[in-house]
Amino acid sequence: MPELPEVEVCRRGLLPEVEGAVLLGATVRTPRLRLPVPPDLDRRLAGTRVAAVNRRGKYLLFECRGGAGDGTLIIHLGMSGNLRFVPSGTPAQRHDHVDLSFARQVLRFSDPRRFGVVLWQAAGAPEHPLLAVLGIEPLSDAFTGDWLYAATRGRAAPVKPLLMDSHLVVGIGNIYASESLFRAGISPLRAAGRIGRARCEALVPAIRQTLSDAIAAGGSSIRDYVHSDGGAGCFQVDCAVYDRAGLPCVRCAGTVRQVRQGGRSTYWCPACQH
DNA sequence: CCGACAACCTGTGAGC
DNA sequence: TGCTCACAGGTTGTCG
Repeated sequence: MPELPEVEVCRRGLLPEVEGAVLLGATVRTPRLRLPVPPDLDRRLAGTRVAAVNRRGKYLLFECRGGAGDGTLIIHLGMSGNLRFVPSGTPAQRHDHVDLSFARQVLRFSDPRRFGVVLWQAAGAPEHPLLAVLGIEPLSDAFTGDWLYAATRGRAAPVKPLLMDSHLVVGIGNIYASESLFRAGISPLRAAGRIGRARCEALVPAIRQTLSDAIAAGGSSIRDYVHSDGGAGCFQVDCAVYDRAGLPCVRCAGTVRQVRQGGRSTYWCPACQH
């Protein structure tokens, strides 16, 4: 899936088409995603106007006003999800699970692995449990070296899987965790609690820069990711270590290595990262 | 509380 | 060609 940059690129692509537009309704073909799609989604959305499209971590939040009542349409793309516009009446393919119908076009949610999520949150209700547990936004001003230093004290877990823990900090997925640590010169195997203050001060901008660069590049596109307008991203070619096991390090004469952490592949250069 | 792991799904590529 | 296996961008729940 989309990590934070891809979701942000998607959001920005959506914005000009969707903001201020009125939703005619929703067609749910597959109610069984990671969580059940609300059976009354069509009734909730019909007649609402999309006042804004926001992002929290990897969740897209469509702020809907009017209709049967204000609320937020929550969409997560999971591992393999995408959103794109198709002309009204376009036949649905195998993994096209939900259509959001506008007057001039349809925004179609497609997700082969069905790890994604489409939910409705009525205005005034307590924050959705999925959102309530989310950690800090890595592109916010609150994400500082001081914060990271304090947040990692006493943590024995390796820093790489910890960076991917959305309860701590949101949006950093498997690709950008490896890339950020390479940029900061920190070994993914190092216990998070044993990273000193100065290196935390270095890691924060490394993460921020990695994510910002990816957003600027238009997001990555490995396999499933598609821009909201159907175009493919292009950050993938710029990966320094991710998916480069056995290849030469871009910075030194060393060789990129691969290891498994928490069931996920990690890539790093043992010569550059300690 | 913390950390490791299985589970949820389908598609793809490698190897036999 | 066709089978099996490992693995893929995420997150939750469970267990020790």
